[in-house]
Parts: sequence; structure tokens; C-alpha cells
Amino acid sequence: MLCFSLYAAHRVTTQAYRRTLKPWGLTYPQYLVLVELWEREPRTVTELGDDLVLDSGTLSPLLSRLEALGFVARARSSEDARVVTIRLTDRGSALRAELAHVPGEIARCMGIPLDMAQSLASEVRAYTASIQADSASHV
Amino acid sequence: MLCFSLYAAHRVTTQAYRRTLKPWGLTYPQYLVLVELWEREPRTVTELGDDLVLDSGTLSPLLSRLEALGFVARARSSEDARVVTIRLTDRGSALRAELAHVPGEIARCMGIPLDMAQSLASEVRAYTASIQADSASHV
DNA sequence: CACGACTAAATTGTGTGCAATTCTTTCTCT
DNA sequence: AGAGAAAGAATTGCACACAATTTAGTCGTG
Repeated sequence: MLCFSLYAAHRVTTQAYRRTLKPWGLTYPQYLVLVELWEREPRTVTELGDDLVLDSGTLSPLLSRLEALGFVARARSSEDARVVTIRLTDRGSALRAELAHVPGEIARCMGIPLDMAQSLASEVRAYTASIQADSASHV
Repeated sequence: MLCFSLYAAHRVTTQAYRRTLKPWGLTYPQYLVLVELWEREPRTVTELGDDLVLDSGTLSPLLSRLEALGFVARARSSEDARVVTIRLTDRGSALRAELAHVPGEIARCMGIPLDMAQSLASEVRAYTASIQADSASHV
């Protein structure tokens, strides 16, 4: 039952993030968006969606919550008015340092050696790629 | 990024189930409940929740949908009126044969050898157990 | 018996995921 | 230039997840 294992693992992991991020009122997907933005900025909704494999139906409301929290700002692009660019606010940039401890905290929660986590991650990614290839053939 | 790998793997897997279960109008969590019931019946809401790691907030509406679909029946226990027992209807039992192909179909989607899937599953379970142990210490 | 602690489900409220649709803007082709 | 196709976000609708609360029923102790 690989599928159920992944399902369960995903939910426990989310719980660990929930506890860690609670003081900031952030969810795991919201945190992922911030991580993307800390890495490179600005980003468009489509770019974020490509990286996180989420569509606008998920991202639009999520981004509007991040905007309401004061961490990002949305603006229509001047070159192409269809595109919305997402930028960090000062508060959003400052959050990077405040949340610098999160990856370590999560690693501690996992309670397994780093190299083991990495090899497991790469196996899971291989699995994802394999099943995704099959998905693609069903389009 | 083990966490993101699991997050992505979980969603791709759910998509494979969505496609496979679509003709029956079932979701992956609903299918899991049916699998539990095919294995042993009747079950209480709490028992299902323990096995699937879901609480009544998720299960109550899910079960009422399965009931509306005509696959299960809910009834208060006569010994203890707090407990709700879940039973398969005839239609729900018949579904077992109709959906017998699902595990094989999903395995085919995964496109990886069975032994590899099993070893990956056991690694993921070990991870889940480890992070869950940490969660428990936070209560 | 009564009262408080406890338990089992259901309900409420918030935040994803995702299919499907809509709206706007841009592109393409003639 | 103008019509139609296509692209980028947003919106709508539905089904989880899960925290928190509510409701109903049971149990233990005095």
C-alpha cells in the first residue's frame, strides 16, 4: 500500500509544519510560496504554479490570503496585462530570517539522518516522475 | 526537500485514483473507507478513523456522501447509542468485485516493479512513524 | 440517584486541491 | 484592421483535512 503510506506521510509532515508555522499564521502551501519568492522575485502566478504544481484555482485565493497577511503584493504586469506579478513586501522579506529555523526544526521532527531523508526524497521523486509519465499519456 | 517530494507524490497518486475511480463517482478517501469495510464489517466511525488517521470532522461528511451514493448504511449502535456503526449495503458489497481491478491499475500507473514499491512504502512508513513519535511528544 | 468527567459523532469554520467556467488580454492569420 | 484561437488569472463548486465546539449518551463516584 504505497499510496496510503504516501498519503499518511504527507499528512504527518503537514502537521509538523502546522505546529512550527502556527505563530505566524501560515500554512504549509503558503510557506512554500514564500520559499519560492525568497529564492527569486518577482514571480508570476503561472511560474509559481509550475514550480509547486498548483493551478490558479489554488493559488489565487492562497495569494490573496498572503496579501491580506501583508507578506506579498500583487500587481498586473505593465507589459502583459494578463500576467500578475507577485512580490514580497518588506514584511515578507523580513520573514525569511524569522523563519530560517524552520527547515532545521522540521528535520529534527523527522528524526532521521539527513542522508537518509535525501535518498528517500530522491526515491519518492523517481516514483512521482514515473507515475506522472503515465498520467501524461492519458491526456 | 523530502516534505515537498511527499506532497507532490501524494497529489500525483491521488490523480491516478481520481481517473480510475471516476466512473463510480468515488474519491480516493471514499475508496479507502470501502477497502476497510470490505476487509471487516461493521466498523464504527472511530475504528475507521484510527485505521485511516482521520477524525470525525472528515469522516462524518464523507460517510454521509457514501450513504447518499447507496454504498453504506449508518446506524446508531443499540448497546451504546453514542456509537455509529457503518455497514456495506448490497450495492457496496458488490462494488468489491467491480473495483477489483483498481490496485492492479494503480500499480500499472506507478510503472515501477512491485518489490520496489513495497520497499519504498516501508521506508515511507518508517519515516511516518519517526515523525509521528515526535508529534506525540508535543502533546 | 445525582453530578461531573468522559466519550463518540456531528457540526462549524478555515484553507487547500482541482475540475470547469468565465473574463480579459494577447496573439495569429488572413 | 478584424475574427478567432489561445493564454493568464480569477471565480465557482465540490470534497477533503483538521482545529474547535457542540450535542448526546455513558460511566464513575459519592
